[in-house]
Amino acid sequence: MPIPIKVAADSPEPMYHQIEVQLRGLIVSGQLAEGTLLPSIREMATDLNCSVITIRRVYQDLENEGLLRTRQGTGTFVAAVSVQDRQGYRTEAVKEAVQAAFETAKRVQFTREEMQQLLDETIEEWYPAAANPEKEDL
Amino acid sequence: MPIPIKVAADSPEPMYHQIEVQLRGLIVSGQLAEGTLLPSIREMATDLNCSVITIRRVYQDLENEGLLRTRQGTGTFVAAVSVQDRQGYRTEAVKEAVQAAFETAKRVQFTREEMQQLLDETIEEWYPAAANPEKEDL
Amino acid sequence: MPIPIKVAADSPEPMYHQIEVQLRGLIVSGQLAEGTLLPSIREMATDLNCSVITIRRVYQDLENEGLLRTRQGTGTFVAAVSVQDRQGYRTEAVKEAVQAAFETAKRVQFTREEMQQLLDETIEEWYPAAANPEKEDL
Amino acid sequence: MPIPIKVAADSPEPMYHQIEVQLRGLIVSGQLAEGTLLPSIREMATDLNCSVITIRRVYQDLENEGLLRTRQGTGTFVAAVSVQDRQGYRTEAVKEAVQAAFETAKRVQFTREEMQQLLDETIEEWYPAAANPEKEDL
DNA sequence: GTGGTCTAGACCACC
DNA sequence: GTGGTCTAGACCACG
Repeated sequence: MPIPIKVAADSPEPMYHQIEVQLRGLIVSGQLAEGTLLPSIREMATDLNCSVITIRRVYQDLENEGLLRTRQGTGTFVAAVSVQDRQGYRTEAVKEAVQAAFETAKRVQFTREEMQQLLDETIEEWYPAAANPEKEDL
Repeated sequence: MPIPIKVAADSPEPMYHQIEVQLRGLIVSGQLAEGTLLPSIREMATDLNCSVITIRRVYQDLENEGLLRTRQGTGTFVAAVSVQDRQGYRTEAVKEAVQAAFETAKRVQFTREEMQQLLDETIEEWYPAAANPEKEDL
Repeated sequence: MPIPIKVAADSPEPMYHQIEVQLRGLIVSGQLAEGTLLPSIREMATDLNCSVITIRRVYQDLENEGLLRTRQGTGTFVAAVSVQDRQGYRTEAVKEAVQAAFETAKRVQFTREEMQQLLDETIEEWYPAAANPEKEDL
Repeated sequence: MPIPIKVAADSPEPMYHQIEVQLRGLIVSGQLAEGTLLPSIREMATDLNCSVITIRRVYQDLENEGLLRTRQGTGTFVAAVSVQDRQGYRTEAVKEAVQAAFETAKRVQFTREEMQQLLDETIEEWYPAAANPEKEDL
């Protein structure tokens, strides 16, 4: 599995955006190392079952962000990103999503207890059971 | 301040959606009680500085969801919603946002510890530590 | 003449780039004031005799630069740009071109005198005769 | 240092073009005298860390312009160029670049004064003030 | 082979 | 009406 990216063609979220988010994640988390040659736009388009235009847009957007570097006739590479920037990207994305969740919670007047419980449950679900699954709320 | 809703005209999020989310929150959290008469479409449009078409769409969408009821010539009211539905709405929205946050975290390979710490910080920020956790519902 | 932009279809320079450069110039020089509504992408495409895709790209690139602001269903506007940024854009573009000219001159070993004379001639050509066209070289 | 040419692999400008411009400059300015034997394609490619195809193209383009001559099995030489042509090449390139700079200046509505000052500064920077302007030709 | 540009046309979302 | 996305396919430039 060359590039582990999945797109939901029926999602309201634009394909190009789904791909960008995932590719960005692979890069800033270091799963795609600096200098890695990405699949050609045509290859990627075939893999993900979409138009080359869509992939081109993805690559170009990420190049504009400084995460990719592309050379005509050669291919598209993962750019050199400072460790600092890399960390920035990583945490920024997660923080944003977490803030959004709390906004929603406040909007429907979730109490601290309700939110705490929901988060505890969810973290257990996504990062299953440490050896000693101690509750550390309050 | 009749209806506490704010729209950001320069946000990429469509106006109608910003308004819907907030209005839905006011209803399912009980801040707008059943039977409450909402401002007329024109009034609302003026208040929020947007087109009547936009408000019309909001009212209609929420009516389709069963949260509003329109009486010809009289106005638009908050519909009767079962306590059960109310709770469903509330938690569903928050759960969705929380799931999204965890997806993002996984994508950039946040560890359980990183996520736990971020959540702890954020809950402290949004629900400032009360020495003895009091319910602030309703 | 709504928007004074010209494209040379036979130039090796991509159309989208020709348009971007000119539109950017109109904005940063203040000829298109902040808040101005630009022609719709379809209108512009017809005017300039190119595809809507090409115009869309132009508008989007300039939006990414912060020079335009677009709202779906409404149109594309000249964004608020700080006077500072505006000046930055203006001089940067010219400086770049001037530097390029001097690089070329150095490359073919133009002497200072040759260059000085060429510049004097050219400035006279582009900014014709002040009342007392005094030579101020040396 | 056999041939003083530098290529920026990460520049948007195609390698072949970077090389052509510099090589052309070396020839028309007389830094590479008529009859000089250029490095072989393979050697040049190794030196500049690029493909032989790229160098092949460069040599061929310049041969088409009449600046180089290739002798089967012998190598590539700097061709005989009339003094007149030489001068033509030299000034043409610089004039073009200068025109481009003025176009940019006009586009952002630089005043004559702004342009004059920028040029004065830049010439001072590239041709640092000699008390008595000496020719540094050849 | 690679990426870069452009077309014509379609469908959707928004106002 | 507006902009936003996507397609299928073409042609060019680069290595």
